[in-house]
Amino acid sequence: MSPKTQKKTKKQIIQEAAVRLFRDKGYSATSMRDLADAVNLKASSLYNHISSKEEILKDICFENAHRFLDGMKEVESLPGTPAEKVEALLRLHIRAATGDAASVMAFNDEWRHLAEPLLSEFMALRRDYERRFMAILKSGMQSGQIQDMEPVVALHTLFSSMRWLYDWFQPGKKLSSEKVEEDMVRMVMKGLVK
Amino acid sequence: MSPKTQKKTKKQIIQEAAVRLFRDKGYSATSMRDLADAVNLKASSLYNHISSKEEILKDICFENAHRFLDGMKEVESLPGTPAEKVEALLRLHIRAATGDAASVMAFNDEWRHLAEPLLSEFMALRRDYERRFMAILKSGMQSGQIQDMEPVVALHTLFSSMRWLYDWFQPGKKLSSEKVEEDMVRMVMKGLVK
DNA sequence: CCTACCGATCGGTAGG
DNA sequence: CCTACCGATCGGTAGG
Repeated sequence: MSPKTQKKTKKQIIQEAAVRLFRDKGYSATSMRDLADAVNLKASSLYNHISSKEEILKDICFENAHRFLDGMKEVESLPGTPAEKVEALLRLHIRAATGDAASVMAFNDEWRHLAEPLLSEFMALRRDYERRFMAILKSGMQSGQIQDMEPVVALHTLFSSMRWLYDWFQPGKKLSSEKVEEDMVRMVMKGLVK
Repeated sequence: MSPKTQKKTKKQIIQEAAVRLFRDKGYSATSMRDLADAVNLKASSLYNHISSKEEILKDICFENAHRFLDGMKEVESLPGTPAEKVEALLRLHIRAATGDAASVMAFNDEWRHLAEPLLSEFMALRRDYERRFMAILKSGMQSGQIQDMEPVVALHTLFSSMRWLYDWFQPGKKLSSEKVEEDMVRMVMKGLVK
């Protein structure tokens, strides 16, 4: 182990290359040969580090699911109005999308390629997260702080609104992630028109 | 030709089945055998109606690109403030996504599988549309009607916010498309909080 | 519209 | 970590 930086395992290197390929070409269109080329191995050698193509996708999907669920737990335990909680979660989503774009994109767009029983397990985590997010929205509507509308419409519109970040945003290039975060939070919370 | 309904050509039937499969499994994961099964043909027989898998994707992508460009042209020619034009375009996007979900999804998510030179041609149309949409946003910012922010952030957040509709919305099931449209327009234009 | 088939490529294994 | 290879499946063609 290097004193300065944690040494990456070959498995981590493979996962990071996979995540980039999944973003660029999609999970199905990425072959194990593509992945092997990206890490200078032969396809068969990948299997010394990972057990299958699906395992890589599974790891991406579940790591991100737990990242968001951990964030939710923290927000729930904090004091604050529903609108403040929604803003905190919004910032969590934005930071994940700008800071770890490829991974969050694979998590968002490629989970449907999971096979059972992983697919059901993943969808259960997702539903749990959505249910808890919606509970916050509903309580904000009841207290009159959040606009009265279909909670499910608010939830999905909010989630969706960040989905351009990971196939567009290039950190440090022209726009800072701080400026993007501030503009997006303002637009989602206060709207496009004055 | 039937007197009541325009008879669908086999090509149209194939395209509609393809669009549904691309939505459910993605373009890459959809095989010509899958598509053949969906229309009760053998894979080889598809080629009497279409020339390649990519041709189907090309038709979806370019039909939708022109649909949105036609809408843009109409909105540009209409009188109205920038905010009113943005709202009209927003409604165009929402109606396309709820009314023709599978096609709009393929258009939005699968175009990257086009090969050159189609890919560049498609991206040029997309860039033209985005440029014209951004011009409306900018003029609204200059007149003070639209919140001052990075136009590119506003543009992409707005586009993105509708992307859940086509993998979620089921017309007539619980939520009407009219209610969804009203809630979404209000949320995007006026924000989540009161 | 089908049967029969093409070469290429897929994810993955055997064996060293 | 490689070479060699597996059966399955891919998009697509030939020929009728």
